[in-house]
Amino acid sequence: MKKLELQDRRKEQIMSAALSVVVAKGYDQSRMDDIVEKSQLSKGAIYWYYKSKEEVYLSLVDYWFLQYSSGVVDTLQQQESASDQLKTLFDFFIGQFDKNPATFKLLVEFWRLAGLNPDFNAKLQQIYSDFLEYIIEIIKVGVANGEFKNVEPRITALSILINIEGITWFTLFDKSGVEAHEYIDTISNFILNGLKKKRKK
Amino acid sequence: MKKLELQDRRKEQIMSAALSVVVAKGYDQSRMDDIVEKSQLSKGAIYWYYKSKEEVYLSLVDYWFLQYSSGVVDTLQQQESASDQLKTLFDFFIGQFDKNPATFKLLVEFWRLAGLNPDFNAKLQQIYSDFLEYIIEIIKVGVANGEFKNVEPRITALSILINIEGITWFTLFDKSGVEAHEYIDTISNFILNGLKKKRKK
DNA sequence: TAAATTCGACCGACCAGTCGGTTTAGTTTT
DNA sequence: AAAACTAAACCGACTGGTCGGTCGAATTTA
Repeated sequence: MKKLELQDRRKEQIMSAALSVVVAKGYDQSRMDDIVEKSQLSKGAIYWYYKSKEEVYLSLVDYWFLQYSSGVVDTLQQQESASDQLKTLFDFFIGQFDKNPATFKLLVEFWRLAGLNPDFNAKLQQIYSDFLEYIIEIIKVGVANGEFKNVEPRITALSILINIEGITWFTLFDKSGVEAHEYIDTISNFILNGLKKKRKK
Repeated sequence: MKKLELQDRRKEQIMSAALSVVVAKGYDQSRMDDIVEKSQLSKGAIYWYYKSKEEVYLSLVDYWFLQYSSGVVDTLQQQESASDQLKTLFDFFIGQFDKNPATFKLLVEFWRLAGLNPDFNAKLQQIYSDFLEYIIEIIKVGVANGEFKNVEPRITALSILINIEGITWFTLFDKSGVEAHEYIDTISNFILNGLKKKRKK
């Protein structure tokens, strides 16, 4: 349908504009007129598709998440062992960070919004719950097939999640003298070595 | 001096008001009039001590950091080994989190501000650089005295720092099904075990 | 088939309210 | 007599959202 294509294209225009605006100025300091300018649409058009500023940015969470993590599942399924899947998980997000650090910068804004606004909180909580369950499953498999020690899957999965999110750090703290991939290499080794059963010599 | 005492008390009033306001509403949505109300002072008084909203919140970073981390150094110096110091470091911040989660919630706001505003960025970068160097020293000692493997101190220290900051997570995502101290126990074990040289059996 | 009508998509001037910050005029504390 | 305030009116730049109106393609009517 031509009609749907147009609507999708418009929404894409608006989302992509909103994303660049919010990365540059943050939610509160981002103006609807900024989106008007960036999107090459009129204010009326924005309000034709979204009923408020909040709705624009709530939708942006979905849009962002799609950009941020679409493809993980496919990528991971190519891996054999659970530890390879976890390793690939870390690599995937480092790749995302290299490709587009702005995506991680948005994370901070969303975290904060989640701490302030129940609608954002609910949305992010849902996204992260799903993601967490997914990691939990990987770990459970690893434990079941004897690859991993008998760890508590939920806590371990959350540790992994938090360390992936920690990549955000590198969008802010550029004087640390450490590269994001060095950090991920180090911490993923700590975690993976802690998880894996030792081969007997 | 009585005079200085009064001024300090006033600033304390203002800082403590600003802190509670910004935790509840975030920087942009916090109003100077909110601080007026919470501090039980007049608007004139606020502007007597601080020349702008930004200056209030820039000072709040120092105030917050003092509350957040004063006492670490003393606490750590009671520990003998480097690994005990690191363990104590994790425990210290979990303690801070239990005592006052709001302090961690502020972190998110400051991170974000640092990503948007150069003044905040410089201030936080300084604080974290100092803190990072401090952890690096601990690790260097551990490596030098044979307690730790020959790891890269800076990267390892940053990993520790990021995981401490990860506690913030628990102020936002209460549905993870994991407690902050369980997370810290797990991740600090991963890191410490990864760091320590294995005793030969 | 030409005219009339409908309708989704869109425009942008405008308005009502907001909020840092200032000012003024006076009061209390040191 | 400074310094350290209070109370409250006020300024003006700014902003989310609205609303009357436009436009072009499709559909209906004459």
